[in-house]
Amino acid sequence: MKSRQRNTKQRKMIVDAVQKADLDHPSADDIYLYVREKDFKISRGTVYRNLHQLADNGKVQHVRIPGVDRFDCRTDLHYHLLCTGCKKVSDVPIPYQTELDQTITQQTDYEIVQHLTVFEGLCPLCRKKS
Amino acid sequence: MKSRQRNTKQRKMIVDAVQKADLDHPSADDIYLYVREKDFKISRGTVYRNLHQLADNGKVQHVRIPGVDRFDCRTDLHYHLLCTGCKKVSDVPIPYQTELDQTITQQTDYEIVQHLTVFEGLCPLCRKKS
DNA sequence: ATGGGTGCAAAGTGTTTGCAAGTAT
DNA sequence: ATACTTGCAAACACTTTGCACCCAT
Repeated sequence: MKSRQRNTKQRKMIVDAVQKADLDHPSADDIYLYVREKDFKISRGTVYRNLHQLADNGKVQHVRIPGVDRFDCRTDLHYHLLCTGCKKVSDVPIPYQTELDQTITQQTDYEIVQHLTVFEGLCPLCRKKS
Repeated sequence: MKSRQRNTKQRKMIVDAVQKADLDHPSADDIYLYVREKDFKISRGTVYRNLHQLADNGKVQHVRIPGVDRFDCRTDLHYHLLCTGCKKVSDVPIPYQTELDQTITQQTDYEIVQHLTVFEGLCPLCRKKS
């Protein structure tokens, strides 16, 4: 009954795109547009389906950011920084606080799995413009 | 040139709805459905427009949660808890860490305005079911 | 060969918006 | 009277999905 995932060229291109340094925290559509330069036949459906499958398998991280969701080749939990001007997303240089999840699990009747934190502000470029 | 906002009955009903205890962290659509019981002519556009205006004026808080956005009558910054099963949103009983914003402002070249944190896990009811 | 994967297009969600008519001030 | 608001419907942005064909194994 074992079903295996296949190695399609589309999937490979999508993984590559997420890992591309210049596509920093790309959205699904960023990835679609990027991959489409190599394969003009690829469809958005394929990109979305693969991104979710890759996220389920821990190959990429699905980063939920207000506005549009992003995808990250870093798969460890970490915090993000969103520029409210240009919508650029960056990583935050402080470690994930695992103990917070324990604290909240103890203080509530929930079983916390994780938390997500997004810092919002203006990046240097956008600050200069405003 | 001063333009004032008017007190329409629609706006009043929408504020009331956000403050209703039984509508806990309602989405725009929850509010629309609730208000529509009193005024079957009200439109979704009116609800969205008013919610944004009220949020801009600090009368309600716009809470961005993965999935659908919610609205909160508590206007102070605080963290939220999302049940990944039933999607219920609750407040988290730990204070907002203002100092984190300062820390990140110092450690990055951004000017941080705020951060949002959402804890995810299963509520007692959903845990029982699974 | 066979079952996972693809492209396509349609449909689904949640939200925004242009406009003419309505209404609070 | 003025200009903010409304209801309506169309438009939007993003994402999901049904289906017939395709292709990695």
